Order: sequence, then C-alpha cells, then structure tokens
Amino acid sequence: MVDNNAGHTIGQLRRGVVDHCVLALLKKGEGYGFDLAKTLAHAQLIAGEGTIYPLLSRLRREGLVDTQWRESDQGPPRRYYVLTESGEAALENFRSQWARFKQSVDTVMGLPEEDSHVE
Amino acid sequence: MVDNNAGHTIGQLRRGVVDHCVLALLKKGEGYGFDLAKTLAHAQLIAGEGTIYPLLSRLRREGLVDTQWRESDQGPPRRYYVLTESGEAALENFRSQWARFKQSVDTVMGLPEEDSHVE
DNA sequence: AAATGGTACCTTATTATGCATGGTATCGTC
DNA sequence: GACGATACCATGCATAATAAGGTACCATTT
Repeated sequence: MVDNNAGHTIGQLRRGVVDHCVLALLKKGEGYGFDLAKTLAHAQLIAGEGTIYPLLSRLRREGLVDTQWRESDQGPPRRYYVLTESGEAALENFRSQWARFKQSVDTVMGLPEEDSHVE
Repeated sequence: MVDNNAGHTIGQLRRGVVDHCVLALLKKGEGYGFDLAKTLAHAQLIAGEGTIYPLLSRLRREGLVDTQWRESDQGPPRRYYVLTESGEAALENFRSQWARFKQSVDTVMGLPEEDSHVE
C-alpha cells in the first residue's frame, strides 16, 4: 500500500516505453499476451500482467498490431499478435526518439555521452 | 490541436524523468524556475514553462529542494531552488534506476548493450 | 466426472504527471 | 503611464501504468 518512492519512480519511467517494447518484441516474432507479460516483467519493464492487456488492446485499436486466435497444444487458446507495417513504422520512429531522449537525459544528468551509432 | 503521435510519444517519455533532470541541474548549482524551464525546453525535455512550476512545487512539497526569494539585478525577484540532502539522495537513486532502465529498454529493443559501469 | 492449479485473457477504477491555457506582478524603456 | 519581457502560479485535461478482481480453458488427480 505504502508506495516506495523508488518503485514509483520506475513506474513512471516505464510510461510510453512499454508499448514500444512490445512492438520490438513482436518484431522478433509473433507472441501472445501472457508470454509477453512474463518477458517484460522479467526485464522489470512492467509490474504484472494487469498492464499488458489494456496495452495490447490499445495497440490493436491503433492498428499497430494484428491478432489471431489460435489453439495451443498445451493450455487454453491464445491470441497471437503480429506487427503491422504501421507498427514497424511506429517502432522505427520510436527508436530514433528514444536515442535522442536518452542522450538528452544523459547530458542533463552529467553522464558521458557515448557515441550512439544506430545503423 | 491535432496531436502528432510523434510529439505525444515524447511527451510520455518525459514522465518521471523531468523532475530528476531538475534535480540534476540543481546539483550543478542553484537555479530559478524560468531559467530551468528554458534549459529543459532547449534540451527538449519539457514543452513549455507550464510544466516547470507545478513540478517545482511538488519537489518543494516533498522536501527535495529548498527555496529562497531573492531580488534580481535585472527583472522581477526570483525564487531560487537548491538541492536538499534528500534531493541529492533521490537524484543518486534515480541515476542507478535510470541506468538499469535504459539498459533494459535497449536490450528489448535489440540495441547493443554498452558496459554500463556504475561505481 | 468433479475438483484443483496453472495458463490465458479481459475489465474497471485509481493515480500520477506532462501540457495548455490563462492570470498576476515586477522591471526597464519609451 | 503604457508596453513588452521576465518571472511566477493555478486550473483543467488527457494519457497510461497499476492494482484488483473476474472469466474461461486445459491437464492432472482422485
């Protein structure tokens, strides 16, 4: 109940990043919600599964991902997500924004700027 | 009126970062709102002055900064902000979180992980 | 076949915070 | 004394992560 300031900080950091992380994961190959949630939770990029489904709905609503139900060999059926062209474009767009943003923060923070070469 | 998705994305990115950027700037020396706003706007870390004052109020309320009114040679009086010990601690705390967070995102994004040496 | 636990999905309310907008006061200059 | 620039502050809004709770399916065990 009592929120650590630390935990809260990271929570705000994740804003506007998690969705594009999903896109990045989907670029590597199709995935379904529960699995994406586990991956992102392991990377400490989300706190629990409660985050992933509204997020995926949003991505679908915005046309950045496509979905298809599919039966699973072991377990309940899953809704698989794949990146659309629009989603790939959004991902690329985010990549450059992320690089610039990162550098801005690092500069203000007084961290050394590494030469971030994105090819 | 019509919000670019691009512009909006960056807006969400700034969440939870801007306040600590202010702390970082104040670590380099005292400052006042209008000037901080200009610096951060130049670094594209805020959109305008509208952001800085509620933010500074929050920092003051949380005891991360101290303030003092002071007359100015040229212009109206200013409210100068200085970092408290609590603020320095929060900044240090954020630094490590930022490093970890950055790396997590870069990893998921498929970017090369630079060796982030935190001493 | 009924109960259990894990997988998988979804919805709702809460909360934090960047942003736009508009307002007030001071100073120097004309 | 009017104007613009500086400097500060408050209000309302939209966004998105989170917590919490709920539904349904599947495999295993009894």
